[in-house]
Amino acid sequence: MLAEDNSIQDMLREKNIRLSHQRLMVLEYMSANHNHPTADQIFNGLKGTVPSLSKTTIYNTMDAFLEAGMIRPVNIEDNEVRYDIVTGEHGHFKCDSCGRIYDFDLDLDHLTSGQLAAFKIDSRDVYFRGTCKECLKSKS
Amino acid sequence: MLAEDNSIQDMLREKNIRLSHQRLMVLEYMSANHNHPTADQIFNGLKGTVPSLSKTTIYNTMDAFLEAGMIRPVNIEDNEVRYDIVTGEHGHFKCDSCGRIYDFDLDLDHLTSGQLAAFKIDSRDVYFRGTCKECLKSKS
DNA sequence: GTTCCTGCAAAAGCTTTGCAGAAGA
DNA sequence: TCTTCTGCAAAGCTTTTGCAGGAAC
Repeated sequence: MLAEDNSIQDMLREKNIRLSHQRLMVLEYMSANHNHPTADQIFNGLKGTVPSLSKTTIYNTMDAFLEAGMIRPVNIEDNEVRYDIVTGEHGHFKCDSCGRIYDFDLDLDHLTSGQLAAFKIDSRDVYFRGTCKECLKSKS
Repeated sequence: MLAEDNSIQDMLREKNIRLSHQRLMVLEYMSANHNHPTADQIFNGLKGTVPSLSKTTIYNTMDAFLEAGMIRPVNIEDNEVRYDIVTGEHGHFKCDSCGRIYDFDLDLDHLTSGQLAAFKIDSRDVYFRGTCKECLKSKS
């Protein structure tokens, strides 16, 4: 395992995650593709360059990254989980027409009415669905 | 199929959903249990009173209610869908310690920064996770 | 040398599909 | 009567588990 992107390696070292070729490739894929991929999409995107890759490894890797707080699950679909590299807080909009998922900024601090004041909040997810600008345009 | 709650029947008639014993029972269950049940929980909650009930019917029924806009899916879990009778807009908080799901009020209109101005928004879901008041109390 | 990861095969769990018989309108 | 729903069995999909060999440290 040699000659790979140092910044990617450092991300894993910081989190005390053992550096394997597979993990480096998955993290590189996630960094290059901010399109909220499913486990299947990551698998198919990488099996060309990592022929021996298995889906079990994708799931193991996602678990490791989730636990380290490097990625977030995106449960905007009923049937499969997507993953998002952790950046700033943002919401997700899914277009039911083209399937694309858009990020949008949000300000969640003004959101709640104080009912959760005594609760410990660890994660906040906002999912909108509808039809995106592009699809609305092409329909008219 | 006789002698059942008229208000429940009327809900279905309004939406042009054919009145079957199973559908009435499911809707009655949803009305009585605002605890975001899974298909499995509805099934287990009703099989005592409707012994012939099958899970396929639960799924069929949920599809019919979803299409009629009577219920909303709650995707706060990675692995299974929950359902919520449609009332006012509210967010969902899931306690990772006890598993309970709480509703909380929200004001989503001040949420977005205008990035979605040209988008058609059909549904908005807000999911928080963490530890609830009760669990925090019992830990300390 | 130890520990942890990978990947195969199999299993698990939720949901969907096909279809014959039954029930609603 | 005609249409639609129910429920059984089987299949479909994503995800998890067990485990032997292999790679990281």
